[in-house]
Amino acid sequence: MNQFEKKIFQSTQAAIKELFDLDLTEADLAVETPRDKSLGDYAVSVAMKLARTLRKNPMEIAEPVADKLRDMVQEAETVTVARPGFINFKMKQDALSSVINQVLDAGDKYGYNDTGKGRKVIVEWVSANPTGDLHCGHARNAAWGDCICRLMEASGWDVLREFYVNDAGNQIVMLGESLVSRYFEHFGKEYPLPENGYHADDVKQIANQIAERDGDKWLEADPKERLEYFMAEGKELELKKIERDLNYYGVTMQSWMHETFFYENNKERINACLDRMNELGLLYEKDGALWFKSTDYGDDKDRVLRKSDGTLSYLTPDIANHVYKVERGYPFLVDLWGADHHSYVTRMQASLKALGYPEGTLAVDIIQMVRMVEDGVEVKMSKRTGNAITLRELCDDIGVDAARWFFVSKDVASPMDFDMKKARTKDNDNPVYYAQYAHSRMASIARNPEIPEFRREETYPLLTDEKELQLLKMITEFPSEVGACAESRKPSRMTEYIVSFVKLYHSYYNSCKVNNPDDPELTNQRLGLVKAAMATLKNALYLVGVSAPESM
RNA sequence: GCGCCCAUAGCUCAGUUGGAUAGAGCGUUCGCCUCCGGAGCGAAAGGCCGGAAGUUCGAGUCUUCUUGGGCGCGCCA
Repeated sequence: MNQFEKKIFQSTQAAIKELFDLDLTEADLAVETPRDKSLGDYAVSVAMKLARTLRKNPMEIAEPVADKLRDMVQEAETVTVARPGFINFKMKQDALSSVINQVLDAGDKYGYNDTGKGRKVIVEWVSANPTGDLHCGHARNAAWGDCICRLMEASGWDVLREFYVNDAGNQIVMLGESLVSRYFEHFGKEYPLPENGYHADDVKQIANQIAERDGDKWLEADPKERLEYFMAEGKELELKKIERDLNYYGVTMQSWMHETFFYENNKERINACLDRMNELGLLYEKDGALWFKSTDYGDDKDRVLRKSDGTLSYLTPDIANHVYKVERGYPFLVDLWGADHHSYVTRMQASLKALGYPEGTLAVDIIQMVRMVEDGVEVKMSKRTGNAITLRELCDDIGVDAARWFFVSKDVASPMDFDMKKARTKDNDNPVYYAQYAHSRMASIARNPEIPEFRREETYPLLTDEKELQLLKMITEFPSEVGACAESRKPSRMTEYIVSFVKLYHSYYNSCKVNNPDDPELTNQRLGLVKAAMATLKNALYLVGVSAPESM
């Protein structure tokens, strides 16, 4: 809630208490915005909600409440009642324009809010296997998750960005084998490339890298030792590449949690979990394997934790991973997984529930699949490498800003066709440039030598144009919008805000000139508005991971 | 067969957690530079929200059924 919504909420709450002796919470009494702007800036619909309990016509309830509110909400110019029972508030100009100085004071921090209340959260995302380059599917996950982190951080959450490295499974063995094969190939020798190995070009490059660095000494080495070495080296080099590509994409991880970490010290963390589960009677043996009775916690079948060959299933160290997150002092966990792993959600949550962690400890957001499309036809392979299009290729092709914008602006709940041709065009088919262009125009005014330097004022009473009032209102709503985006973990809502904000600004730009040499006072106040709008837009673009150019 | 997700304008998508006449961009049609950046602005046409029933003052939003699509259903990771 912004300052006006808060005031309206509290006043209405008090008025209802006084008139009807009813205690209303935020849930009962949402402050809304009227669809038609001419009705007012804000609205409450309590009268309709109370109609049944009070056995009265909504209009009869609204009238006396509105009478009280007229005195209580001094920031409102008018408080009116409209059928079927809405109470509408139109704010005073000086109340709206006071936001300018608030923005100027907050600067880069404008939009920051305390809805997170300092709570701690670990967001785990991307978490690609370290066996190859990040591709376009990861790009959607990476952009979305990064924006969630930015939004939550701006909303007062204490966020830790974590990447879970799946380095304990068979795929790392395959990576090692594939590298050995390519290493031999480098020296003109034969070594079988495994059937399920990694045949892509990037694996070959890593093998060559090792060959050039270490020479041919591994050709004659002990096969077991050699494989160990190539597995470890391969993983490290793949991870470095992943980190480099993520950074290029504007994503920075703060923590890399390795699956193998949980195998260290005789699997002490894993065993601790298994012991706890055993004590709670959640486990049983069958067919030589150890099972978790996950069906007791909503799963559709029980899950194997230790296979009959004695090795652990993927789930087991991952339970330890999630428990460890909580033990490190993070009571709230967010994971972002691809749609192909959605069935895993239930068993992970069942595990935490069974171990006694409160419901809602782990939130899993599922990212639906991405199809790369060009001219309406799916592009499965990159022309260059013959493999899936990589994140890096995508960024080189269409630019980081455009890539991130496209991924973030669409809700991840639906599968997505990413049209590369559209993303590539730098015309108005592409909303990124529409938004960035607005920022450039603002910057251009801010540096216009014909306009005298901005002088901060106590009030800005000359900003009375309808579009100016709307801009002020949107700027006022920015912090609560950030909070709402963080709460719902939907960055796409922020791109929606940005688009409507810059649309309003472009429209304003076209109808009102800032520079009025014959009216220096109006010029200065409009300049203040532009500066506030510019700071707001810059911060909004930052939150979706897109740059705010001063010129383009 | 079972489970999760999705379906809104010709196309791509929003829809403030159940509110007022369902919005935007693209595309189409018509206008706007003697004026701070035309990568811009203004206007028009285009919908009954896949279908059916229900819940209530009120449903694109919630429930059930149904149709179509995506993704899963391993002692893989």
